[in-house]
Amino acid sequence: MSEKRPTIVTVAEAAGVAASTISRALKGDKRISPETRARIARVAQELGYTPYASARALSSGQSGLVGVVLGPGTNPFYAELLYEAVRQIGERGMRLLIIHAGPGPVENSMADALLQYQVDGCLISSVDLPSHVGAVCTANGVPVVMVNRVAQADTCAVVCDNAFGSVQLGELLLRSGRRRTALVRTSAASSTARERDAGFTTFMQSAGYPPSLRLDGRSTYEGGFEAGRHIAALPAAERPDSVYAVSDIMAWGVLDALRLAGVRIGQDIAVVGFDGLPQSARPIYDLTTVEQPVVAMIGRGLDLLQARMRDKGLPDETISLRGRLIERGSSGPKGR
Amino acid sequence: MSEKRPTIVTVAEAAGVAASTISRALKGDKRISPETRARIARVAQELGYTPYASARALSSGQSGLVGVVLGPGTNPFYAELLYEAVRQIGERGMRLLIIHAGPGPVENSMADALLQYQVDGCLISSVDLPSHVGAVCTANGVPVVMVNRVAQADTCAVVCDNAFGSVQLGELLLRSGRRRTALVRTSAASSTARERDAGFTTFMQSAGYPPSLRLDGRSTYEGGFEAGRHIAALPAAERPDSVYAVSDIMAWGVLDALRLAGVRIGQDIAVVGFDGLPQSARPIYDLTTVEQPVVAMIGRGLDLLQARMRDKGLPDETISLRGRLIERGSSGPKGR
DNA sequence: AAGAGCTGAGCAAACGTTTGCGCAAAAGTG
DNA sequence: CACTTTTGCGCAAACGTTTGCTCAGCTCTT
Repeated sequence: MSEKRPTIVTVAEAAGVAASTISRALKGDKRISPETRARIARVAQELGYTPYASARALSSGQSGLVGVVLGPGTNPFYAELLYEAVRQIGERGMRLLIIHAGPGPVENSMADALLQYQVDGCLISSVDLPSHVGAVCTANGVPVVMVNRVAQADTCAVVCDNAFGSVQLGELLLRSGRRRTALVRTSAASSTARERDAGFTTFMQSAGYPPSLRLDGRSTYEGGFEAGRHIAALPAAERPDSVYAVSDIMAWGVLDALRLAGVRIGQDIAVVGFDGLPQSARPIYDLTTVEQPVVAMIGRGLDLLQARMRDKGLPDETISLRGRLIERGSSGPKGR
Repeated sequence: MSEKRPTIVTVAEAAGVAASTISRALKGDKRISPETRARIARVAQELGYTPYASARALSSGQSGLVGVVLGPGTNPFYAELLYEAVRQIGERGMRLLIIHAGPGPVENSMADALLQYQVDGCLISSVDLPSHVGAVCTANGVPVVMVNRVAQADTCAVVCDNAFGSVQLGELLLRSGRRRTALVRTSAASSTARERDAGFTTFMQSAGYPPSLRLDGRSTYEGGFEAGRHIAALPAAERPDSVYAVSDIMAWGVLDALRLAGVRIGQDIAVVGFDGLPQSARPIYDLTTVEQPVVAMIGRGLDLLQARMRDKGLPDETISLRGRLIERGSSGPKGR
């Protein structure tokens, strides 16, 4: 059977120093001499010592945990975000505590988790009512960063420049000769969808070709599919020559519905999306889209978070990152 | 500014009892009288008291955390598993600590996380080398349950009966008159894929119609797509009349490749998969598949885990659950 | 050569909860 | 009525780290 797991005093005795010295040496305090530090590192290594996070958290008030609230939807974009967050949080020597994810609303127990585990910071990327969450966090001095969501009252945020991306897509459509554009939007109240909607509409209007059709649906594949069916069913004269779906997942639905109806993508009609999910590169979709800089978004988000862990009272900040236009076959032969 | 967060002694003083009484009352110790318990509950509620998880963990050795190791792939099945795990772990009053997820191998820092945060139990659903992980856990007395993976040396496991599901699919294919079957497998060394492969092959052989073709690829959409292209490129005489892809995600690839090549699904060729992901129900796929009982798998997995948290030294156990055959259009007109 | 500043490390008090043990008072037993 | 059992709760010692002080021995200054 395994011996008792070594604690800091086990190491201290083995190294012939005080526990406090171990603690300081292991976190790089300059007051400890290089020789002592090296010896301690060696002894700790030999003993297989690793600190108890609970003791550390209790004593220092820092848990090393980042709470993550994910959206309720099944949008694979959240999976991207999560995977990247796991990776980067690990790289920064912290761990990730899932507060909520998957279908269903954010529950109240969420607030408990934040408090109980003394989460050092919180990354939120949920659509619905993050206001309450934000309130709980700020009330307890937990820094919050919204990712892919516009800042609520007093929180930081990292967003993709949805308006800019929408303009890029609009320009691409116009350049390839499209003039009658349908906008597939979502009825969900997410800031992301609203900004894409508004950015595109404004641009197209100012260019003289306002969207000729607007369709609302749930922010899912199925929502897009419905919209696509509707478009396919229109008489040829009324049918738009291009579709902007405000998310890749909706664009997939549009594409599949159109194809099932025999509409030729890229020829009869151009389809573009927004998110840049890997699945959009599949030959079957070959979707023109704007790629959200997920790596950078998480990275800057954690930067903001860590800065505020060190120094609370830093002013709120919103970082806007531009996505990359990826032109593929769904918008027709390469423009220009 | 917010007052100091209440601790157990804050509550104790407010209720006029000892801290130990608070502790016991809040976890339902029968030695505390109903009246006292009610009063304490009320006071705690008023003060907005919630215990510090770190203090609790330090004192009791129980963190209330379940570690989850997810597979490296981008298979949406892992997302299903994760969402369900988050839900059920929350329901059982625990929290979920992500040890690893997403692409890339399980790193060594994982073991540290297990120890540092004193994870009470661990749910593993990763393909590659979970052996090391298992070893670390058992060496430190942390119960482990493998989900959707066959038990390694001394761990519990919850699996879907892959052989049975494969037989169900084989019977369906035979019933609808298919005789020349292709098996799209994966070169990955996952037990799941192996069992499905073996189960299907054995059944078809004993029925007198062994698979006429075997294709290996990565366990991804792209792997399936490659296989589908290969099949579509075969001269008509050699082409199989049905395909069993050992996962839904691979089946999607097969379907898309075949469709792009002009092959009519369900008529020229039947395609079936395994996993029962929601996406397989989309009209564009309409995939016949075997649905893994995700809810039950996580549920039974947590049962096993919690039983072993209470009583270590319980013998290892493997639970096999049967999936549900979902017949859809991809396998042709509904069989009798 | 004596005082001041540095360097490197130890002491001990937190941090908030759990839990074994102890001990009154109330209830049951003879 | 004297005794034992039960009920209900308090005491205080852990649990493993961090961190503000303290302090001895140096190295510089003057």
